[in-house]
Amino acid sequence: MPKKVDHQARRTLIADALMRVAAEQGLEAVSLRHVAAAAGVSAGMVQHYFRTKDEMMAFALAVVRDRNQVRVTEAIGRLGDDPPARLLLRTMIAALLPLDEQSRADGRVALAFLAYTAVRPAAAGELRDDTAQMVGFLAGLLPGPDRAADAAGLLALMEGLGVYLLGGQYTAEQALAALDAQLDLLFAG
Amino acid sequence: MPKKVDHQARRTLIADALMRVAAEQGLEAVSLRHVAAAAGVSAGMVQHYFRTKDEMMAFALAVVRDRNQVRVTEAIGRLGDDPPARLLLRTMIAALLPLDEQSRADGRVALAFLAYTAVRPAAAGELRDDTAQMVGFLAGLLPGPDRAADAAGLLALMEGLGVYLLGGQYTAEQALAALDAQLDLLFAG
DNA sequence: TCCTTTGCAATGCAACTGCATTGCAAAGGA
DNA sequence: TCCTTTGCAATGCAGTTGCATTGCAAAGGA
Repeated sequence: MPKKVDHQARRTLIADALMRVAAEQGLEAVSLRHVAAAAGVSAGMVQHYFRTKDEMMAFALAVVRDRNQVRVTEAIGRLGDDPPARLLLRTMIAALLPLDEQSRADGRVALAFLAYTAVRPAAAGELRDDTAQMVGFLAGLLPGPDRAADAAGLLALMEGLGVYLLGGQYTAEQALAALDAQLDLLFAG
Repeated sequence: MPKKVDHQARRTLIADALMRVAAEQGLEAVSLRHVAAAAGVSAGMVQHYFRTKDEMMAFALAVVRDRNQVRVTEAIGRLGDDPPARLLLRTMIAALLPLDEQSRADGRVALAFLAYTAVRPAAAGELRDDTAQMVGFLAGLLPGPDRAADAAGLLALMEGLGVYLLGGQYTAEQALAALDAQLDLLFAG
């Protein structure tokens, strides 16, 4: 077995380049040659690691999901043991909002993929799972009689805040104020 | 002055075709020839009415905004005079959710434009105005001490519900349940 | 040592892109 | 009647796209 190369590493290297291109110029600017140039490799190498463009896109989508997963996990980890429910909720949701430049870039890519999957339902399955899982988790932390609907609403609020943050409609302060107001409402009883 | 033709009508005809293409295959499938074919006209004619593709995109974006504006106005119009605030809010927001097939198609286009403008900040100005106007209007209808933040949150919730409806994460029933639960919270006091 | 497997670069190709250009028919005004 | 303006179709062009193909160097196992 010749020339051992870390396949996974190469693929993530390329996917990172893809995300840089997509964050700056949108998914429609993502082409084999463009991504290759951004990654500083040859177009042939991209083809070597992804047989088709769709395969590359799917991999990049998985990376986006992964990053969000990591963000949430780390944010929770930074809290001590047994944090109060409200703080835990705020931390998780804030971790998913595009508040700094890095998460804004990721958010732009995620938004592009949302539009992308809205037209290719085949690729949307995993996003659906993520959402359902989050709703379930949030519901477990909420008080009140209407946990399921409240949790679905809270997650939708997060998504909307993210969209408006990316679009420049809301500032970070506005978004966080809206989040806190929402938590005030949910924990009022 | 020869051959009188309704310019505006031709342009909306073409923009409608563009939206059909974008709703089915995404904005990246929108090309002069593709749109022309969908409109049943020649590519030359599209060029005649839109000097550049960007001009055509801008026009289509304006059509999307317009349709939403009309939806809200009509929904409000269907209510009698002086409807209670909560009903008015629910009606307005529900009118903006992609609940039937037509508004789903429009929603897919709108979502594509959100991603599009997130990368081309120049084209996002009007969207920003729309949002600000909506927040102001919603705030005027809400009770409670935190109207601005509550209104921003409510609008974000609407946007997020829209995104999840398009992505198949939420059913229409779930989305409406979340909306009603939110209104329950806001009008609890 | 040979030889197979792998990693990668280069090239080619047909299809497509946005846009400029050209040509022409029809509709009026002069 | 002529002639200018307009609406539109057709063609051409340079650039880009995804992908297939080809060639070759390096790395090990036999």
